[in-house]
Amino acid sequence: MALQPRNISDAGLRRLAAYHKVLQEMLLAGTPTVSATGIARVLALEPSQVRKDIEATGIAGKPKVGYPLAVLIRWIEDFLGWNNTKQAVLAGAGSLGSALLGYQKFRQLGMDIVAVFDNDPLKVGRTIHGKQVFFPDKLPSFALGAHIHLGVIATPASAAQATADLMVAGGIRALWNFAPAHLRVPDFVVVRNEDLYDSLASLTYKLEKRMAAERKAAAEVCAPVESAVVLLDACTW
Amino acid sequence: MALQPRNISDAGLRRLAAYHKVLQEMLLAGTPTVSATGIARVLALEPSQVRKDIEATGIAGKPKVGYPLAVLIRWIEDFLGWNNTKQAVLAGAGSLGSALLGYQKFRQLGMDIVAVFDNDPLKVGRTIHGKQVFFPDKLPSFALGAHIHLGVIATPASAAQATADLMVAGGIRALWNFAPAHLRVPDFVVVRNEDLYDSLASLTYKLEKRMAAERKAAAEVCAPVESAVVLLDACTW
DNA sequence: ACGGAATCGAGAAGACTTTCTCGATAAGGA
DNA sequence: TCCTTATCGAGAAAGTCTTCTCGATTCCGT
Repeated sequence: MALQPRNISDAGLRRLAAYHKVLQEMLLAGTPTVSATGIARVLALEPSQVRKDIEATGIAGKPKVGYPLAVLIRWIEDFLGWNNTKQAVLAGAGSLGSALLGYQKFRQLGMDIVAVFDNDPLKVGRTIHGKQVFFPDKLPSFALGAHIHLGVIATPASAAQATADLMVAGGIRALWNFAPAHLRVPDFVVVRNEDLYDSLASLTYKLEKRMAAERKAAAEVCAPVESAVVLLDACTW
Repeated sequence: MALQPRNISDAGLRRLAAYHKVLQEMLLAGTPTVSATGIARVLALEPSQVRKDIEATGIAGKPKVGYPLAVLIRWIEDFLGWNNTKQAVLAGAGSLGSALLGYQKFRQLGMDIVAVFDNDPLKVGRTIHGKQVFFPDKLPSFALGAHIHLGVIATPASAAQATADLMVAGGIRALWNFAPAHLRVPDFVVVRNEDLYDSLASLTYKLEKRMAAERKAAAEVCAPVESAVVLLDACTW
């Protein structure tokens, strides 16, 4: 035992979730134990990093053997709060909101969306994936009454701040924000932004850089035309 | 001028995208220039961090004034590759894939999804948001023929690796992966994972920690019952 | 024209993350 | 039983990212 709980970074938390996925596959395969080295190999990470992340959960492994698989899975779930399911409200019943409602696996991962709010009168009163849609002005009292502390925002950017305000007023303490907007909330509210436009930025940047590097490499091969005809077939464009 | 281009972190790239959003709002408001301080205030960041990020793009500002707004916007777009639109293919025409197809703004942000692939015979041949759906086996030749280098994976996890393989075979160099699976791809392929389960991990962890801290704080106030009746109204639960 | 205030640019310092290294420990085979 | 091998745990080192600091620059009001 021992292992004082350490601080863990955001990246570390995401890696733990990835480990959890890998471990469940291994469980199905019937492996009884797993080593940090084994997990690292699957995910192409450093074994010492996996060990550090697992250390953060407080579980202890055995030299030469590793960690007992079932126990480690359970430990990670407890650590991430997945065994203590939290009810959640969803704002925005558009295509993204509907898609999120369809993710039944969320419930196993600690989140259960119990109600949906949208200000489109055509949607209010209807049922999406088994959840009823309400007007947003009902949100605060509903959340307060049901002691809900988790809110998912899948509205257009223009409605995101107002929605966040409603949620905070309803006692929500954690926001999962899919709208491309920066939310201003009190310090005691946790926000996780899932802005696709921001994510796209790093991808387009890296792709552009990669392609530029490739073009440059190709040019370096083809530029000295005087040098060789044998290289021509490397430049088929 | 001057300003040698520096390395920028992934987080920095995401912040640049956030700045871009803020700047466009300011442009609509008619502001001619903007300072790093001003951006930082809106997004609750450190001014020096904003300055460092902007430095990375290579644009130079003027003391006491800041940066010319229109130029800075354009500079960020160029830096992120948003003015050089890249065609993309999408795999998976489920609810998430359809939602992604509906994001018309992607085109302004450097990505244009031109074709959809799904192995559901009921979907193949149909049109979603104006894009035709094809069988996945057509993907490699299509991508090669159209010189497409960007692929979006919105399939179930079980199909993600096979889809990635098809895309790599089709010359794709950057993958935006929404499936909860770890993809094994060659080194020259850039992958950006958008795994919602991983994201949820950090949120549930933080929420749980926050709520535990609140319970503890409440307990500390209420526990020494012998001490005071005046504190009772602080414990209204 | 001058002084004060705001801002930039860039290096230094600090904080945080990841990787390295090594002693200790447990399993399995000779 | 002993030796080899794989692994853990944890501190040290290296690396990366963020924040601090300060001189230089520019604007604006007097």
